[in-house]
Order: sequence, then structure tokens, then C-alpha cells
Amino acid sequence: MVAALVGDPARANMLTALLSGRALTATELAQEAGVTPQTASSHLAKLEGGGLIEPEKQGRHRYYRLADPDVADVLEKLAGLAARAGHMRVRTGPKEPELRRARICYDHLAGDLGVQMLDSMVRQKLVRHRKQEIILTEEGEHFLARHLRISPEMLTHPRRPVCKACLDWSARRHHLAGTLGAALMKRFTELKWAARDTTAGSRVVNFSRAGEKHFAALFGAAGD
Amino acid sequence: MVAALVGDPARANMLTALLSGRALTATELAQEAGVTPQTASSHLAKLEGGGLIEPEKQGRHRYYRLADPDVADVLEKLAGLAARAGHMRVRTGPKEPELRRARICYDHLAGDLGVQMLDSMVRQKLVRHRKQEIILTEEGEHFLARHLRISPEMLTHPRRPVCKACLDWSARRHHLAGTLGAALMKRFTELKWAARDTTAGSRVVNFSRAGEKHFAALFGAAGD
DNA sequence: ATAATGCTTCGGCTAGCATCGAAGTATGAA
DNA sequence: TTCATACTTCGATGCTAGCCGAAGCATTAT
Repeated sequence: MVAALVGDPARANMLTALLSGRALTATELAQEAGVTPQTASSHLAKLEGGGLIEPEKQGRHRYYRLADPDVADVLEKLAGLAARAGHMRVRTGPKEPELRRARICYDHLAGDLGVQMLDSMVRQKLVRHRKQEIILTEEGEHFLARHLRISPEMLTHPRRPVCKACLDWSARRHHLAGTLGAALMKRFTELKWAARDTTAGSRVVNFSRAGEKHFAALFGAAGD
Repeated sequence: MVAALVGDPARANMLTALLSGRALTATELAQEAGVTPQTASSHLAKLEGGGLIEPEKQGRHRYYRLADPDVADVLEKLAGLAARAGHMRVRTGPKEPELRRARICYDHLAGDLGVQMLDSMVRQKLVRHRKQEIILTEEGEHFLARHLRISPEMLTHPRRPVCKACLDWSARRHHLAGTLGAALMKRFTELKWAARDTTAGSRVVNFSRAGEKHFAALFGAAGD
């Protein structure tokens, strides 16, 4: 029975975390639920078996998201019932809205700005994006060399692709990973357009006023 | 959490039984769930505490029904998810459709015909029906005396009202109980319009061809 | 290669909860 | 009144399932 899956508090916490439309790693879900990774692993296997969530492998991470909008729908209705019965479960949105805007995803930029950057690159035909595959175009190489002093040879790596689509959990869309994604983030840091938050463990990336302007000039949103 | 309530198999069976829109007694729900009455009592208390079901006392019975259309909605969606995951839960409708049409409710007529009778009586202004209260009108007294030879003094009883609204679980609406309800059923039997099913424990009431005609003449449905 | 990280599987422990028997209340019948 | 039925509460038992420690892949970093 599906309800039994949702009934367990640990699993309910996981699902509630996923309800925000983000995709989270197994470890992140473990701490959301307040259990150890091995316990979480068992729960996640059950949720997956019940068709409530779906995994997406990404390097040595395993991102989980809700399997379906229908699942989210049922969960919300369920939460609505609980609220009416007085068993309110507040669980307000994630802590930092800054995280949604810009953050480190391993070594590359994620968040709204990361998604926006990939969108812009596709629109400018710097890359071609089909499904999971992303290819750097010749125009893209020129663009990178001219504006950011990133040369193709800087991007070669024995076992890592230049471009890769990476699921962004705050925007629920893909942003750019791979050696190019890492190189871009590195350059942004070197140029002092952006800097990682000094707080230990924080994944927030803060853009400077000037940095934001330069970034927008290269990768501005569609409407701009 | 609400989902935990639905998660237990016994409770899930109870809710599924109630999902058909009927109201069932605690004992009936116990056998639906396949547990003893005392176990069922505990489950029902929890479901009531969670706001999923609501009791309606009726003599020494306790009828339970889903608290809200919303609850039914969520349960159906939940079942839909389960079906998609392959964990189909068939649970086809109740055994006898005859039960839905006409049956004994203690000593009076219930089922579609019971509901239809009360509707017709209201329409003919034989009774006034406001909320739970039903009052026999003067016209009603005349009608009963003329067509069924039921006199007002036959309906007096030390501790029982003449008219009472009784929740009909198959139609999910009220039918007529009280001494009048009992007297009507008694008269139908005497006139051989209807007879209780001979099977032991059966609550089915079978109408004869002629009985059905006479009944329809007095208490026909709105469209007729 | 070696080390480190992310995640899973295995095994044993424990808490919680469903379950039932028995006894207690409430309602109605005789 | 006394008896029967419907339902609940209490008390004790037993089983499920969540939990963690330790160990086992898998992937990536150095």
C-alpha cells in the first residue's frame, strides 16, 4: 500500500523535502529525515519500489526526485487533510533563498543563475543541448576565448566530459556541468565576479555588483 | 500524520469499504477489516481522531462514514497511485445489489426504496423534514389512515419518536425510521407487498410485483 | 596504485503498535 | 427488573519494521 510508505515519519520528511520540486541526493535526504545514510538508503529503495520517487545518477551521487506531478499532487492533498485535522506540519520553505539563486554544485555554478547561463548559451548557440548531451560549438569556443580567456585545451580531461547536463534542484532544470562548467566557475572567482560564502559548509555563491553586471552582459536572461 | 492512519492494512480496508459512500457500523467495519470488534474500535477511534471519519449514533449502533468528500478524493487518488505501481487492490463492490434496493434497517425499510419513500412523503407534504427532525403533518395522518389503515394511536410509544431520520448507507441519504417507519414496514409485510428474505441473517427485502405497484402508487419517485 | 566519498547490503537490536481476551458501559428488548 | 446486543476500555502478548554499526561495492580524486 502506498499510504504505508508515506506513513513513516522519516519517509514523510523525505517526501516533504522533495515536494518543493527540488532533487536531492541520498545523503541530503538522510539528514532531512534525521536518519543515518544506511537507514535512508532502505527508505529510498522502498519509495522507489512504490513508484513515488525516481533516481537520477550523477557521478557518485544519486539524485532523487518525485516520480510524477501526480505524486506531488497527492502529497499536497494529504498535507491539506493533515492541516485541517490540526496536525499542522509547517515545514516552511528551505532556509536560504540565496541558495536558490546561486550556489556551488561540486565545482560549477548552480541555481537560477546557473540555469540562466545554460539557457543563454543555448540561445546564443554557444552549445547545442539535446537531452542529456551538450556539445560546445565552434562559436562557443570563440566566445569563451574572447570574453573569458578560456581555451579548449584547458577543458580536456582524461575521464571527464567538457559539457554535461546537471539537474538543478532549485529550478528543476538543467545547468552546465563538466570541465567547462568548472572552468567558468573558476574564472568567475578569479575575476572576482563571485565568491563562495565564507561560512563553513555553505554552498551559497555571492555575486558582486560588478560581477553581476558582467555576468548579465554575457549570459543575460531572455527578456533583457 | 494522516498517511500513517491509512497505511495500516486493517484501517485501509475499513476506509475502502467506506469509500463506496455507505455508512457502516463498527461491527460491519470490523469484519470488513478482518479483525475483532475491540481492535476495530481502536482503529476507528484513531481514524476519527485524525478527522477521516465521522460517527453517527443510531440507537445502539454507531454508523461511521467518511468525514468529507475531500477525504474520499484523497483516498481515491491514493488508490490510483497504488494501481499504477502495480499494487492493485481490486475490492469490487458489495455483494448484493438487492441490499441497495430494499432492506430491513432494524424494523423499517431502508435502501433506495426507503429513501424514495421519505422523499415522496416530503413532496406530498405528509411530513415536514428539517435537518434531523421529521414531523408528521395532519395531511399525513389522513393519508396513512385512508390508504394504509395506520392510525395515530398505533404510533405512540413511551420512549420512541413517531418519526426519525435514519441515515441510509447505500443511498447516503436519510430514510424514515421511528414508530411510523416500523408501522409502515409492518403493514407492507401484512399486505404481502414485501417480505424479508428467508436466508438467515439476510437483510434483503423482496417486493412482490403487485406490492411494487401499490408502493409506487403511494410513494412513486419524482419523475413518475 | 592508494585514499576518499557516496551509497548500499548485512545482521542484530529495540520500540512501537496491532492484536486479542476479558471485563466494563450503554442502549434497547422482554 | 433482567437479559441481550453493540461497543468500548484495559492489560498483556507478539510481530513487524525502523534503526544503527560494520562491512562491501562504486566512483572520483591524488
